[in-house]
Amino acid sequence: MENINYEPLALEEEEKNLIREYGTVISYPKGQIIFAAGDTADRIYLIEEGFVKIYRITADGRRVTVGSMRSPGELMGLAETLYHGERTCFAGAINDATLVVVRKNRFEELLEQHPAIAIKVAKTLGVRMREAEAIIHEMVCWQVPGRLAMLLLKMSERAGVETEIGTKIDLRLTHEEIACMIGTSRQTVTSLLNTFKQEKSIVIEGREMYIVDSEKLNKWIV
Amino acid sequence: MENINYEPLALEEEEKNLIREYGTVISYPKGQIIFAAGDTADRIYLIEEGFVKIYRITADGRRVTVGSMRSPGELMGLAETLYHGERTCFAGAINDATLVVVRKNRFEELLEQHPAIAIKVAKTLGVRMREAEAIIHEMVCWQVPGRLAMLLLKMSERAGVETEIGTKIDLRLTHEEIACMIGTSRQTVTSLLNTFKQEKSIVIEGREMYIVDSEKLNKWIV
DNA sequence: AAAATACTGTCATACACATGTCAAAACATA
DNA sequence: TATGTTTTGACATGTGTATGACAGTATTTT
Repeated sequence: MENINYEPLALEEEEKNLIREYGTVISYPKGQIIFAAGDTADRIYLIEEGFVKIYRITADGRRVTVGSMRSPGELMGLAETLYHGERTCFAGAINDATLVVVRKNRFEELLEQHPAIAIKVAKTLGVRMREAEAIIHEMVCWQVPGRLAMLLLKMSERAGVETEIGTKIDLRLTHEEIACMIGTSRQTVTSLLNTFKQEKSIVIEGREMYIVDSEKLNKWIV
Repeated sequence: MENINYEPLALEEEEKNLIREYGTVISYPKGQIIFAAGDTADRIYLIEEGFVKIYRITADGRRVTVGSMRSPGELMGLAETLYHGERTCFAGAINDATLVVVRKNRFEELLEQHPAIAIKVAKTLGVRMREAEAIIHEMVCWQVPGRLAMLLLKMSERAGVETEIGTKIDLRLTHEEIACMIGTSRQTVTSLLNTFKQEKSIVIEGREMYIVDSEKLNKWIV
C-alpha cells in the first residue's frame, strides 16, 4: 500500500503574524456555519483554534464532506476567494473555533506585497490538490472498511492526543457525520466501528475514541 | 441538480509567452508517458497541443484517472513541483502532444519575478481543487450512469468539435480508459454506452463519438 | 427530574455493479 | 492480405453496501 502522507504544509509563525495583521479575529461556537454555499467568497480564514469541516449538500439533502477537515494553523476558503467569487460548499465548526478573517481585497494586497505568501498559498493548494486526488483514488479503489480505517488514522494524526490508553480523538463526531466523510451509510459505520472495537484496534468511551492499534487498522486498507 | 462549471482558468497570451521564454518545447507521441509516479518533480509543463490524462496506478495494477484530463493552454505538474518533490501520479499523452517544459528553478524565478503569475498559479490550483471536490462529490452521490453522462458532457465541452451530426469527441478512448476515469468496470461502460446509443443521445462511429442530444444525457445526472 | 430529541445497534431485504467467461468484431502488425 | 492482439458485446453469478424499520440508549432541552 502506498502510504503517501502530506503533512499539512504549515505556515511559519511570521507568516501567520502577517495574516493576523491583515485580518480580524472572530469566534464561532461548535456547530456554527462559517460560510455556506452561495455566499460571496469575499474573505479567507486562518484557523487559530478548533477544527472545521468542509462539506456540500446535495439536491436531496445529503451531506458530503469533501476535502476532509481543516485544523488549527491552516488557511481555508482560499480557492473560491482567489477565483470564483461564490462559495460552492459549507464550512462548519466541529467544535468551538477561533478564526482570523481576512477580507478579499486585504488578502490580495497581502499577496501582492508578499510574494512569498502567494507562493506559500500556491503550495498549500498544491498539497490539497494531491490530498483531494488521493481521496478520489480511495473512493474508487477501496471499500468502506478501508476508507473508514484511513479516516480514523488521518484524524488521529491531525487531531489526536496521546494518552495511556492510546491516541485520543476528541472530535465527538456522530456516525452520521463520519458516514458523510467517507461516502457510506450511518448503519455501515456503526457496524464497522463495532468490528474495530471487537478486534481491539479502537476503544470507544462515550463519544471519545482511542486508536490503540493502528497496525490492525492499517490491515483494513487494502 | 447543481451544474457548477469551472471553465479551466485560461492563461493570457502574454503569460504563456513568458512561460515559453523560461522553458523549452518537447513533443510526445500518442501514448507516451510524460512523467511517472516516483519521478522527481523538477519541472512543470504548459500544454501547447494535445490532451494529457493524469492517473494513478494501484498496488494491484488498476489505473485510476484522478482529476480528469488536461487540455491545450493548461499548466500541469504544478502541485508536486511546487511542494513535494516527487510525482504521485502518471501523466500520459492521450494523443500526439506538444508541451513547453520549464525546469523547477527557472519556474521559481518566474514566480518570484512575476507575482501575477504566482497568483494565477494559485488561482489555477484553486479551480482544480474545486473540480477535484466536485469529483469526490459525484463519486459519493451519483451512480455510474450519471458519472458517465457527466464525463461525456465534460469531454465534449473541453475537447469537442462541432459537426453536422453533433459534437465530435475524437479522443479515441477505449471503454477501459473511460472506466478508469469514472471508477467503474469496462463492461459497465460498454453496456451504458450502448444504452446511450439506443436512446440516441450519442452516436458512435468506430472510436469517434458524437454527442447529439446533451439534454438526454443530462437526464441521467440525478 | 421529566420529556423530547438525537444517536446507536441490529436485522432483513433489495439492488447496483463487479467479476468471470467467451465469442465476435475491430484494429494493428508482419 | 493474413495473423496476432486488443477491444467490444453479452450474459450469468456473486457480493458489498444501501435502505428501511424499530427498539434501546444516550444527550439535550424544558
